[in-house]
Formats: sequence, structure tokens, C-alpha cells
Amino acid sequence: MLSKKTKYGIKALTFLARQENKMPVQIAEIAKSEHISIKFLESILLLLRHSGFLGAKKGKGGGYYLIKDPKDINMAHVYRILEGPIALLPCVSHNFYEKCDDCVDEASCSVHKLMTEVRDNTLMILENNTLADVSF
Amino acid sequence: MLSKKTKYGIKALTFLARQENKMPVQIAEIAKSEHISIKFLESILLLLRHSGFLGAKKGKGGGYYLIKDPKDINMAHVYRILEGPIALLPCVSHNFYEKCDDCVDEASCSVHKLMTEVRDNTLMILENNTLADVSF
DNA sequence: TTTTAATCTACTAGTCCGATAGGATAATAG
DNA sequence: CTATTATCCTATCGGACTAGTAGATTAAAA
Repeated sequence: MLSKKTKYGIKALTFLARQENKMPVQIAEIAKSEHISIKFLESILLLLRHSGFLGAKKGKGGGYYLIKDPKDINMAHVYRILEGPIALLPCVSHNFYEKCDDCVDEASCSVHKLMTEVRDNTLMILENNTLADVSF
Repeated sequence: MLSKKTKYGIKALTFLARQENKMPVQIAEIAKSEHISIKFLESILLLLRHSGFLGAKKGKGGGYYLIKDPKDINMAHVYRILEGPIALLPCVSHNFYEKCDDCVDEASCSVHKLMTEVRDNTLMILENNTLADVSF
């Protein structure tokens, strides 16, 4: 299941992508529009800023804004930052690989086999979708 | 992330599918072979029995056995019993649908759009795989 | 009637999620 | 220089869920 963090994060990015001008938008405005707890959204936007998706401006007229063009923001990248691994099991993950404690041989593991197929497909979908694709 | 319950459940089903004869296999034997806690596996096998995948026999020579042919066991069905919804969001799920609290309009929701695509693909993969497919 | 193995209930430690509180910091306006 | 604005950052918390454990009960076979 997708965490609310990821869900809210994508919603916030979409909100920013849909802005006509490139003016900074305040946390409160996004929170109100998307019905998200301000404080929770605050931490998410901070993470997205630290990850290079957003820029921020303090003080009056401040807020968050997209740094890159929505067409250049890959949803697989967004997903990994917000949610973590795309694979449903650590032993199937590229970026977050971990061996299973219980598994003796990955090659003969039925779960590994099935989850690899799921992972490959999900990854392909996420990589083929940009923020622009999902926003408009 | 896939729960250990699901992972162990699929492993146990695979173990049973790989049995040459149709004799019942004891929990302890599966647990030892797959490196799973006996008591935890016990609860999983019980669930799989209640869901119509397994039969059980008590007393000496007892244990669990597959009721249906592995070729007739759909992995989407198994997944839903063990893990729950295939969709990453309740608002995208067919069998476990729930409206989002925060979402005003699903049609214009970027997350909904993306997760629907992921769901459709994952579902297709799981439905096209039987227990026999992943076991051999 | 003894042994074997599944059945069922209850409990627990640990972890994570979503949310909240409050003060620090930086930028702008006057 | 000061008040205001809005992000930044740390710390905390209840509730839910996960994985695993304990122990007593029931049913079947020898």
C-alpha cells in the first residue's frame, strides 16, 4: 500500500506543475486545496526540496516552486524518494537490494520469480510517466 | 512491501505443489525446509485452508495438502487472500474499494491515474500466473 | 488409550505511520 | 531597525499493524 506521504507528495508536485506562473506557492495553500494536514505536508515538501525537486523561498511572497520542467520529472524517481523501493521485496530491488534471511536460493524461489515480473512491469510504467503526464 | 505472511504463504504453497505424491505434509517439515517460524506458518496454513486452497488431516500421518491442481490456482487469488488488495491505493482497488478522504475528484487525481495503470498491469501479471507457473 | 499433529485463542514486543507542537531561521516590507 | 511572514528543523506521540510466542483443545490414527 502506498503511504500517505507518497500520495500527498505526488499531489503537491501535481499542484505545483499545474500552476500557470512560476511564482512560489505557500504550504498552506497547497494543504488547503488538497486537504492535507499542513504540518505533515511541510515535512514532505522539505524532503522534496532536499531531493532536488523543489525550490523554496522564505518570508513574504515565499513558498515552494518546481525547479525542473514537469516533463523532465520521472515518476520512478519521485516514487523512490517518497516511498522507497519499487520492488515488493528487498531481494528483488535494484536500488535497495537485500538478501532474504530465509531464502537459500533466489533462482529457485517462486516468490522471487513472481515479484521480479511485477517489479519489472511497475518500474517500466513509472519510468515512462513524467510529472507532466500524470498532471495533465 | 510484501508482508512475510504473503511471502511465506506462497513459499508453502510452492513447497506443496512440488511434492511428488499427494501425501499430507506436516507444518514442521515445511517450516524447517523454508526456514519459517513454525507457529507463524501454522496461522498462515490455517488461513489458506479456510480459504479453500488447502486440506488438512489431523493425527499421525497428518498434515496439509493442496486441494486443487497447481495449474488451477491463480496467483491473484492467492495474493488477495494473503496480502489483501492488489492496488496500491483503496480508491484504485476493485475488490477493496474505498473513497479517499482528501480526494475531491478521482478523475482529475494524478495519483489515481498513475496507480490505476500500475494496478492494471500488476493484476494482469498475477492473473496470468498460476501456482504451477511459479513453482516449476 | 497413547501418541501425533492440526486447531484456536490470547498475548507481546517492536516498528512504522500520520500527525502535532514549538521554536529557530531567513527574507521581505515599512 | 523592527514587525511580519513563511520555511526550517527537532522532538514527540497515539494507534495500528507485523511477526512471533505460549498454551490449551480437538481430532485422528496406532
